[in-house]
Amino acid sequence: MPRPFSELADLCEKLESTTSRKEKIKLISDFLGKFGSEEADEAAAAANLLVGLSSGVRKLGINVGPATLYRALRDQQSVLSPLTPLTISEVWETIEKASSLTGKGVIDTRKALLSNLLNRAGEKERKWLTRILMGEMRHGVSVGILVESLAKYLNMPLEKVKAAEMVLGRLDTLVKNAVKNRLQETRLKLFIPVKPMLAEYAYSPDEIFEKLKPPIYLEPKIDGVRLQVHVGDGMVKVFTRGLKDVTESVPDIVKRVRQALKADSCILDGEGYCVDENGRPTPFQETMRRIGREKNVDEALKELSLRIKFFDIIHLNGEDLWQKPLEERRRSLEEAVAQPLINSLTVADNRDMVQEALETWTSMGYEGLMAKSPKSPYTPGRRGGYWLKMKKALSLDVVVVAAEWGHGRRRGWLSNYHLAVLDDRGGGFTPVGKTFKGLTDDEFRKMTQLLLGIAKSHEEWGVVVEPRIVVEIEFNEVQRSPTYPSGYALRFARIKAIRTDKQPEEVNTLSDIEKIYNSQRNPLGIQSY
DNA sequence: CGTGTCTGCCC
DNA sequence: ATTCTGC
DNA sequence: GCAGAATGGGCAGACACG
Repeated sequence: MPRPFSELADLCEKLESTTSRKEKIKLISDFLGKFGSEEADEAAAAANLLVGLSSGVRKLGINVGPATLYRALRDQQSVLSPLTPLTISEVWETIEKASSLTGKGVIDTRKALLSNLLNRAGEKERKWLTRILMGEMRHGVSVGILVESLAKYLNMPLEKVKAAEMVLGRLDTLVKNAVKNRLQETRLKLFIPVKPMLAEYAYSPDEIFEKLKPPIYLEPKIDGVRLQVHVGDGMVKVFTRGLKDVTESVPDIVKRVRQALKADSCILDGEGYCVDENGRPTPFQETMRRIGREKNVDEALKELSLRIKFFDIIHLNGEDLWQKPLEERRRSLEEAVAQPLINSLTVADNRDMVQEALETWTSMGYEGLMAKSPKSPYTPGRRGGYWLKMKKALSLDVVVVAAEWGHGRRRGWLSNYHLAVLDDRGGGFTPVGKTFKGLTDDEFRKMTQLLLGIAKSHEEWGVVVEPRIVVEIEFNEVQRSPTYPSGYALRFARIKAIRTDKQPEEVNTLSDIEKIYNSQRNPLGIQSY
């Protein structure tokens, strides 16, 4: 018997109203207990809906974004009492259906499908349906809590369930298997991608040595796209960090992997990037033009060639390696592929070596470095603190020329700032990006007052202000911009300081930006094969 | 057929 | 992606 | 230490619209 969607909505209400982690886990495990083993599919659907669509359950998008959803909501009739109650399966299947449609008129059809769901939902159901579609659940349940709930429900050690989740990568499959009571499978499967291991931030060599014990592995960090390559049965497949299969977009990588391969089967982890005609790595934007391309790949291939450097291996010739220490995996990596496709590695036992490596590598055009513990396992989808990333950062003084009203917890504050530099050619100030990062809540409040005091005009979205407030910005790269008239935009801009001591005339200029852009073309270059 | 909007997915 | 906040 | 919230630039592709 299909379960009513209202049961899920009730669960969400309860989850939202408690902040206790334990309580949430109990609520979810009790909820799972209602499903018989023949209802495993519906339990899996419930899990997908429960953690929300943007939380990484469903890597394929649903092709419904805010615009479509707002239109569907606008079409709402007044609240009618639903004739036939929505079921969990039905909601999930409708979402699947709406997402899989293609062709002329789909946008209207999708909207109609959603309107229908929303119309038949009671008030509570509608609230949660909307949140599901918006991808904003705000009930404090993510994969971690669901995994703990499953452990409680199954009465199994948490570690076992965690291992299963890491390897399966998909929450719905995990729940389905759990409800069918067969959760012993923790072996990797070729051509089923697992979530890549993630890194935490480090801001100094000191911090690296606080968190990791020497010897520490250091690797140069390429500014490209994370790629997981599966090899077996003469087949090669390539997946992105979000587990999207991009094999068809990257025939050049497939070819190079085949050439360098020394093993029958393996799963490799690395970074893909483009090189120009001279073999020099291109800016990240160029790499994206290849990774994102599905049409006319052959044409793009002539212009931009993709390369890959591997830094890890989690499966080799039938054996899973992810629980083995990194030092061992590095040896396996050398057994699996030829040297030119392996990212370089140095071992550091003091802080100076870290600083030196950072400087050398960034001057060569790398994004920064990765510091890793040689003893650490590969923890799919986890940060875990075994890997640290350290990037070079640049900084500039810019002036705030406009600000947008915030939403949610930032309602009532001007929290997103338009940043401009002096246009030393055209005159005045020209925007090079926006930021909402770096200020504390208190500073947002103060900034809001300051900006309202110098407002030139009030718009629906915020205010345009006199260019008076100077902020110091940290960022990682100057990008070419097709949207800003200046032609440039700052990547990952965040506010480091409010410079009350500086005048707007003292901020950096467009020429400064251009200089940085030109200097980013790496002088020494990365060795690419 | 060209342009604009929306979405997903990279970072 | 990056940052801050709250549990 | 984890989860969540708020929101950045930019690319390709699919449709809508004129």
